[in-house]
Amino acid sequence: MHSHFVTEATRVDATALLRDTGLRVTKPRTAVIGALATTPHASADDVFLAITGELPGTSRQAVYNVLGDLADNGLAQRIEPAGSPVRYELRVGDNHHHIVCRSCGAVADIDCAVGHAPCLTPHHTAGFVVHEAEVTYWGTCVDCQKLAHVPS
Amino acid sequence: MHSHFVTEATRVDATALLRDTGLRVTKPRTAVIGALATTPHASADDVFLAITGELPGTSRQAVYNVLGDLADNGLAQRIEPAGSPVRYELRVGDNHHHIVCRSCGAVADIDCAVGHAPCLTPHHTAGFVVHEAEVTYWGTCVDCQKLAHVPS
DNA sequence: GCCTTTCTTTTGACTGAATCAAAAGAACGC
DNA sequence: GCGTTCTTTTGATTCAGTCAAAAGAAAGGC
Repeated sequence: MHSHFVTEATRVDATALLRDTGLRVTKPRTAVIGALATTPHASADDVFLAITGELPGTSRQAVYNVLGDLADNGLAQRIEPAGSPVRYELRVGDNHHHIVCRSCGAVADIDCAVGHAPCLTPHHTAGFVVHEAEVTYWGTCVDCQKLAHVPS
Repeated sequence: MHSHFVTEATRVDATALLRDTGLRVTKPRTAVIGALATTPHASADDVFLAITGELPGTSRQAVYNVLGDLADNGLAQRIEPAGSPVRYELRVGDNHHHIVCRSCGAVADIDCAVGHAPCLTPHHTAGFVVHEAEVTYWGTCVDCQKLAHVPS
């Protein structure tokens, strides 16, 4: 079946990624990477729920550990929109942004066409050394738009 | 004394603000507004500590209530940088941004010279209706720069 | 000025998300 | 295969914030 190949490919990928980074290849780690590959912007709990089928008995703490390790080693990126638990995605280093739904917290990617917007290199920085500029869009997702049009 | 006049002015200001918004004028509310006036970007706990001198016996819950009421009525703005508790400021509706210190979490204001940066009106929005674009800068504050230059 | 209604505040229990620490278990290198 | 080192499990703990009920204070009417 097709999904088998996808899973296999993801697993091999995960193994290579981990090994190249110097992290040991373990079942929780490949499972978490697999979960993030199929569900971007997942929270620790989302990941935990996603892998309990494949790898029952995995602890929540392991998921927190793995996600932290992935993020600390540049394999995953932390997304922390206001009011949400921390979310993770495998897309790293490509300077894309996120749009977050005010109603349900759903997150989607937004590719930034402009390399550097003028607004993103401020002049008065209060003495700070600026490392990074982060853009977050807030709005309403498709599902919540529909819900708003059909009031109970 | 001069500080008396400042305090008085702030108090009167707070009273007018609250009354105009239809909120009852209470001691916790004027005290919280005063604290935010002198300490922008304060967390609920910062505010609580700031007003215990002036108004001992005030509960943490009251501070949460007041800050929530102020934010919900447009008198204050919530700031929620990743990894920080929620912070509040009285500056509202002037579209300025924030720079956050990666080491200590300090927050400073950054005025946005450009009204609308090109990057801030994305084209592919994944079906979302976009309401708002938020820019957060990440860097190192003056104090943490000094600390980095004097390693123990 | 007092009384009533309604809004605020207090008190204290409780939740969700995440972290800490120690012991048990699994990967990797030889 | 063996031993070292890194991971995972287990379970307690923290932090920030919310919930709910009872007590208290503001604003409006008389």
